[in-house]
Amino acid sequence: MKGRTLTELENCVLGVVWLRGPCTAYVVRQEFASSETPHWSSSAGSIYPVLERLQNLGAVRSQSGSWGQGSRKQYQITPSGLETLRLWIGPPIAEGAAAPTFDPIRTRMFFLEALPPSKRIRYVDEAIKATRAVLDELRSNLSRRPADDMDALASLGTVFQLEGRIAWLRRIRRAISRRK
Amino acid sequence: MKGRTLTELENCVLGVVWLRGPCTAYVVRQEFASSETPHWSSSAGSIYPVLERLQNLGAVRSQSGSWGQGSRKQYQITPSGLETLRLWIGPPIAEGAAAPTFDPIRTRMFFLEALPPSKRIRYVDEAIKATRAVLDELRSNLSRRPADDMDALASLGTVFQLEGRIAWLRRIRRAISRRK
DNA sequence: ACAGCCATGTAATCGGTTACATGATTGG
DNA sequence: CCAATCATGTAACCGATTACATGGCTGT
Repeated sequence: MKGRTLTELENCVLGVVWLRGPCTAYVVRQEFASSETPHWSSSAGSIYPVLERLQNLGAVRSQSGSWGQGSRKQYQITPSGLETLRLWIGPPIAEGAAAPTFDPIRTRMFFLEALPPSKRIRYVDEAIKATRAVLDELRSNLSRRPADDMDALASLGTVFQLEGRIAWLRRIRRAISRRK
Repeated sequence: MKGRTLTELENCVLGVVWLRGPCTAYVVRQEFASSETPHWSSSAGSIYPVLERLQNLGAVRSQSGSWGQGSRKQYQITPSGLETLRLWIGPPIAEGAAAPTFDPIRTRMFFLEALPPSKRIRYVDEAIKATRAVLDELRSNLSRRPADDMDALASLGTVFQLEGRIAWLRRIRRAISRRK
């Protein structure tokens, strides 16, 4: 497959086609909609154009299956698309992929002292509580799935991420309550 | 301050002006450039327009100090800007802020089995290695700073995040080497 | 038959970045 | 004085999202 390097989103869509294909664009959308992170939109405007581009680049191809009156494109990955996917995954690990990633709570934490002192601990406590709520839900979702397939193992990353955040928040809590 | 809600970037810039102000746009850029995450660009095109918008919205104001022949705008946060900043931080925690966040390595992990079996463990090992490299550097940077100011405490979040990632990767390593 | 959902697509917009342009300052 | 760097800005672009448009299918 010749052409430019794909974006993260494009590669991710390509991966979903590899995982679920042959499948329709709608199935890809559902996959994004059921993602644990809100990072990418699962809206039509996000997914359909990406699949079109992937097809133009030769990374996927489609055949129209009939569906009642209308018809639906079933996408599947091509050999060169698989090659592209493999190069994207690595090894080697992509430049910058190992760096710490954005976390809105961490971003806010830099400015915690902009809050009146009385609200600072409350903020940290609420952050812990909110994170734990998400974490509990993640865990209960995961427990209702086979534990050792790749999908579950990958999803587990979110659990570890949030556990890390909670440990960090607790440490902050200690530090600022001691300080005062 | 009336008007639309600010974006994450805008609020973050506002926070930096609160933290470092009165300061120039260039100082804000440096602050972004020294960030642990590559999430936002520190380029001129990213920062200058944001400050201009913040000023139009009344969240910051500027006065031109002289600098040699030319002049530089010194930005500082306004009372209503501080109000805006506080509302952004919370409490309450913003909707969705507690959710798991995007991680490029986790994204790739969903498609690990697209790699030939021989490369799977190698991929995980390299991910661990790359993450540990970043982690070591973060820790050494942090150790050269006062340990208990808010900036250091917030930065510590990146360390916990990467520790979480490594624990998760080790678990994956175990699972897939057992499976084979 | 009609309401509501499933499914596919497109156009306008938006937030942010890249690349470019400009001038002033500092160091050798 | 010249090169390198500091500092401020702008214009074009780009990836992705929102909002809209369309039509088929399904259940009552």
